[in-house]
Amino acid sequence: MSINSNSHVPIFRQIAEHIRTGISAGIYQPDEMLPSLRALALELVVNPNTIQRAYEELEREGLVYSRRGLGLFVARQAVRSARSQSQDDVEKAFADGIRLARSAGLPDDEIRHVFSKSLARKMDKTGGKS
Amino acid sequence: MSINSNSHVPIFRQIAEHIRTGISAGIYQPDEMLPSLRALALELVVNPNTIQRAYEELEREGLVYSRRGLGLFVARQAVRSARSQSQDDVEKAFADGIRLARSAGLPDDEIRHVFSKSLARKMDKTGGKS
DNA sequence: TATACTGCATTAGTGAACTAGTGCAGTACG
DNA sequence: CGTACTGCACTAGTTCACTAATGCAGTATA
Repeated sequence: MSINSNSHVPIFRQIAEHIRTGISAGIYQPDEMLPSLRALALELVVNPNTIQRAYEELEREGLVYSRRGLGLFVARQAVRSARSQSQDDVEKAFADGIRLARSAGLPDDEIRHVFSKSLARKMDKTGGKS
Repeated sequence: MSINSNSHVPIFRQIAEHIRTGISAGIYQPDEMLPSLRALALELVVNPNTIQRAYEELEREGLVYSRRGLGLFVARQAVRSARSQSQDDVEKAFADGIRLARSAGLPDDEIRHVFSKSLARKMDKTGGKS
């Protein structure tokens, strides 16, 4: 797991997305303990608070639950929640695009076309602004 | 034209998008003079610099051109540029969504489904966070 | 109970984005 | 030339998101 400090995406969000992906992919099993705040902070060379912020986000999404003094664990409904959350995010992104397209007067056909075009080009790492 | 100061979207961007929409819709004709910085600033009760920043964005997009001492005018290729620009923005938004969906492991069929779902619900003003 | 782990709350520093204040430079016109 | 408009450049203040430093509170184990 690598953190890109130069990215415009905040660190805590990168971490959250990484773990979210991991849970979604089944790397972390339900009720399994996640790396502790300090352990992960040490590994990634960031402040424990940054890690906590990432975990907070995941907790709000119902992906993990925390036990004070024990640790953080993967929620049972994590995969379901992860999918649901991802779907919401995706939907939101699409809604944004559609809103833009509509306000520009693009007809639905054109919007569909642009979408298909985007979906077609699979390999596109648009991340990383210096 | 109204400005929402409570929105998380910066004022200059709201203005830019409004004018962009206006040009795209044909409200402003090519070579027609746009409201001066101070005039529009007075009308919207903001600083002229904020207006200028909006115009800068539009100029970068090739929508308007400026003549020092004369004013700001709609570019001839404005409509074309506006469409192109909008299409880029839309494409970017879609790409974001697709990227999210992929990293969550959603299959393409599912992605298409979510998109269609978003496109279906036409009226959705998701703006305005306090 | 002492120790060593866990999450959590409070506060502070830093940097970037946004907006505003002010003055300079170019153009048209009487 | 002087006036009144135009865009533009420079500087400063404000706000907010992000990250970090530090200390408190809960839990297991010897």
